[in-house]
Amino acid sequence: MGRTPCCDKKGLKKGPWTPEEDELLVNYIKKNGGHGSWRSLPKLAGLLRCGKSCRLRWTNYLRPDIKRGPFTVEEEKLVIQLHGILGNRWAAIASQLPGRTDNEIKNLWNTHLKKRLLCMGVDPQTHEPFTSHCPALEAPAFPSTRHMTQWESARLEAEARLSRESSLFNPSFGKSDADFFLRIWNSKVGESFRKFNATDKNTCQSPISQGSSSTKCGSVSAITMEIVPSSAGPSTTASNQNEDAECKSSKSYIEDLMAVSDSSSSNDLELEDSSDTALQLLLDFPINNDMSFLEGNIDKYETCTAMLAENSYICSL
DNA sequence: AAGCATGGCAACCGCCGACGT
DNA sequence: AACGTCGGCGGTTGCCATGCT
Repeated sequence: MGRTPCCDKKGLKKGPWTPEEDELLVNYIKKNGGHGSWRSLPKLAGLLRCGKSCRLRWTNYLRPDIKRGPFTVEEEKLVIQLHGILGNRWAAIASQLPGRTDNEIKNLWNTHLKKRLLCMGVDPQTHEPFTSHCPALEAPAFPSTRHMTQWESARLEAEARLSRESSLFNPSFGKSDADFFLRIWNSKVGESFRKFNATDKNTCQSPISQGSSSTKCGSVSAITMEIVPSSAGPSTTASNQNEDAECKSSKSYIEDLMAVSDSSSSNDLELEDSSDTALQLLLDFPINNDMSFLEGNIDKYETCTAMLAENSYICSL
């Protein structure tokens, strides 16, 4: 029963690839117009490797469309945003960054972005602010975390909203919210969203808001966090004064979301309407919030690390 | 200059879903 | 239906380069 055994691992080479091996693999794939069966490839190409090793080498290193060089700020932002939605689904995240491999993104996350979020007082796994697990990163030292809690509430609401919308948008689509998000992300709707996010977020002129009956721009702007650098110290007077207004904004944001939900569920939705709604959801989606706070705090990383060391705080991850 | 610590990254390992027999 | 492989994926490891003492 079943197929014949994959490959006899005895005598197969492991470890780093030599230039000669790379050449053999590349030449074989070029010559045959593709890799074909990975299982039979090593033998046909004259390699003493298992098919799995060949596949990994090709997809992570030798593929001609691999983008070399450091990640741009935009790419890093995108990785953080997508990780917030998709979690550790590196392949799914990589599919949104042309030329980048899942391994590369995974390494980027584990070596850079995770630390950066930790420094920001954000749990890199849940993207939620830390609570009592890490005293050094609690609200007093990081006033921004209070804002982020409010922000997170709105985000969760929007995720729930997305989930509900998914069944209206495409009833046959029964996968996760994350998958639904990717579908929108890759659609023209998502394209519009990204363009708006990149160019028009400051002017509040979303392509759809201009034509729709009710704009969510106001609430989006209102809820946008003001990230205070950690060096600003414990909660400032200004942030206290703004707290009420921010809470109200959060409330109105959620009310807006619910209003959209009610209207959409009570009407007969045509595809175009759903697309508009989907775009609006993307515009409302809290990842739309400017991630520049990360840039602004990159420089704070070393300071933060020093502070943590100085206070002998140990964060349990 | 030597030894040690740290960070970055390529590669391996093990698991899982899809699919062939 | 059961078994086994393939291909893909995420987690982890180990090597190497660099910086620090």
